[in-house]
Amino acid sequence: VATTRDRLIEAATRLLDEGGPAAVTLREVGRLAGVSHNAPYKHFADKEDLLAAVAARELARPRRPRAAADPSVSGAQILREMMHAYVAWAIRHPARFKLTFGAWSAGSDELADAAGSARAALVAAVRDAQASREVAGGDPERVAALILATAHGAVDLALSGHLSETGKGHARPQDLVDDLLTHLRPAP
Amino acid sequence: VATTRDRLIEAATRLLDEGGPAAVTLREVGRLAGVSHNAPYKHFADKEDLLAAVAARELARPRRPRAAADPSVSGAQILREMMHAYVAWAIRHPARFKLTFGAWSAGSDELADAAGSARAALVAAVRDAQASREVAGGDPERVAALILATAHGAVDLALSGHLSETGKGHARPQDLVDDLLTHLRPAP
DNA sequence: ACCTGAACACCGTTCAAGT
DNA sequence: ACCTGAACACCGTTCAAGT
Repeated sequence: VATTRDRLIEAATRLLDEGGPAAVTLREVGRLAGVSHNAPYKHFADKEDLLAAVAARELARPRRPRAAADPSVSGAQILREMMHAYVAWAIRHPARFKLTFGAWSAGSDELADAAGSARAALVAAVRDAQASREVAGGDPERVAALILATAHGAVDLALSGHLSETGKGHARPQDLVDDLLTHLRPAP
Repeated sequence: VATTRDRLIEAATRLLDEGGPAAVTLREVGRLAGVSHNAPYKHFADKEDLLAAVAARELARPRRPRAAADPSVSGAQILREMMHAYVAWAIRHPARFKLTFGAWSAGSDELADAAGSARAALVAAVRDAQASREVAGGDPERVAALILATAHGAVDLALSGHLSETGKGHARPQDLVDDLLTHLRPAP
């Protein structure tokens, strides 16, 4: 049984996917959830608070790399799968991606917590890949930030059409992530 | 003598800087430019077209690395200065940065041209740095895309607070750019 | 060619009132 | 505690009209 609050978040997410942030009107959110156009104010402070809940739910969504439990898969491969999953999610749901990494005037705790645990999982994967000498040394948090920045930037440039779509410079975001991981291999 | 069109763009840029995209209302733009609230429609198709003009002017703004004309400065240093200038611009004008790389439903030619020449300058710098063996080989357009993606992503994560602000993982976007350039150095 | 004032539809938000 | 309907202020856009 979905609570009204959940239905409001689902409706907002659907409108966001279909028409971007501008299409998320409280009137339409209410209509999709089967309530009046200002019932949302009983569950969220305002529209921004509703969108923050949508973003938090996206960040908290478990992104489990399929190979994580398989001991025959190397740390670097798990790291690579994590970043490819991140890229695939962003390309598949560009509006959610833009929303999640938009500017939040009031940083909700829910959102900060979700972001923190996602970052911790990435740092752990980097540490594993360094332990098996597949990724060069250095502060794992710093290396994780570099990898995340590259994946994030590649997706954002691709979504806004600032990555060359054709010619020999053509590269998908996944390709750029792989390029970086190659350059991160330690010197033999 | 500034034309009305220029004054409208300037007013929109100022409002964008002060209060984000939501603060750019055609009524306030007109008031700042000294015209009525719908005079902009004689110069731009609609609000999105006005914002596209703002974005195009930002992209076309010359970003001249100070050292570009100095023959004693290496190609890699020019490349590094270009990316640091990009990061500094984005941090200084976050709203313009977000707007410029937002989703453009109708890709204006003006915007596409400006983006193209900016990319060409970056590729040329990469080529120079490769020629002096300061950056590893490979398709220069692809390497340029990797560098741009990292700088762009680092800035976007920093602006949205998704880069750890404290602790040993702390890194400014400029630091991540430098980290990448270090990893890009060719094996001796 | 460029601009103005009135008007329309739409949206976020508030408020008084209902169960 | 949760919801509704009316109302308000604001905004993008259009239109008829002015110079």
